[in-house]
Amino acid sequence: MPELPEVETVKRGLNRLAQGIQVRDVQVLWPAIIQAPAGVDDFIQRMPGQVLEYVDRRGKYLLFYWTEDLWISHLRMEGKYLLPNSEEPVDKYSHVILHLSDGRDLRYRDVRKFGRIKLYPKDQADQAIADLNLGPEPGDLQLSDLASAFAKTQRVVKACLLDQSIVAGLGNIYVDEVLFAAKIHPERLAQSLSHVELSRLVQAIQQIISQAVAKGGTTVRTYTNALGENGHYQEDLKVYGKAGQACPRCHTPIEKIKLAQRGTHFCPYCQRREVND
DNA sequence: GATATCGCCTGAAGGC
DNA sequence: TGCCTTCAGGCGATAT
Repeated sequence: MPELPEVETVKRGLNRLAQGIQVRDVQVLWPAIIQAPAGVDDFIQRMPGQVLEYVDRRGKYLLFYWTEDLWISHLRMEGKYLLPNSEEPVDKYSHVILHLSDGRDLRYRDVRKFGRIKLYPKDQADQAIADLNLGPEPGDLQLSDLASAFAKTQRVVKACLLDQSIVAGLGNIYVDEVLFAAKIHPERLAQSLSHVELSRLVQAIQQIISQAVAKGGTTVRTYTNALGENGHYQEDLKVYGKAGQACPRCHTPIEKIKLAQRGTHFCPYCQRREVND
């Protein structure tokens, strides 16, 4: 499932493969992918003729800067962008198709139809991005950001790290990995973390996200980047998807519980319920 | 206002 | 083999 490192990899692939593409016409095969403020008809009318200037990223969102408009695109679970030749058959999972002037298509493909694309006129871009209400990127995260957010909530630390308004870009896989690296139990109340634990947490977030970006993200289930290539960070996962296997630090079996409505993996020995400085 | 839960979706996997 | 149920999960909407 695309989290920050996977979305960053998609962004880089699109900038390499799709910068300068011009839209000829548009097909929307599953209207729910296109979300307000633009309706589907408006979307189909506005896109022809537009040229893709570049693609940026904020948290898990892709930002497509077209000549006139901005797309804010979220891949959710399994969304991906592909650039096949227009003659290639369209499979049943391709829901938004831009026919391009160079004979290719830009296709949004999403088995589960969870992803969303929003279109805004460029003069509304800054406000639209601000309205996403995202916290700092991991690379910009300060200990004080977490300390102040955690101090005013009764939630457990796992739920807080999944909250995109506290830190942008983490999803279920990386939150489990980060908490393992920082030796923090996912059910700890966020406000109970010590200064030392917060410091380890910030360090773990930054280190793991930057390593995962360097490896092109994590491929579990069906994620591939815009080139259809796999990421390689799954080889470095320590706890996610490892229930019952030995902890790489202490060999205690990794446990799996349900927390914040997510499958949650942790080592019950390394990640204690009490403060661990 | 803060927090928890539901619904969206479909394919894979497991049980019978 | 075939049918049914459960699971995976990000986020907006809705409920508490």
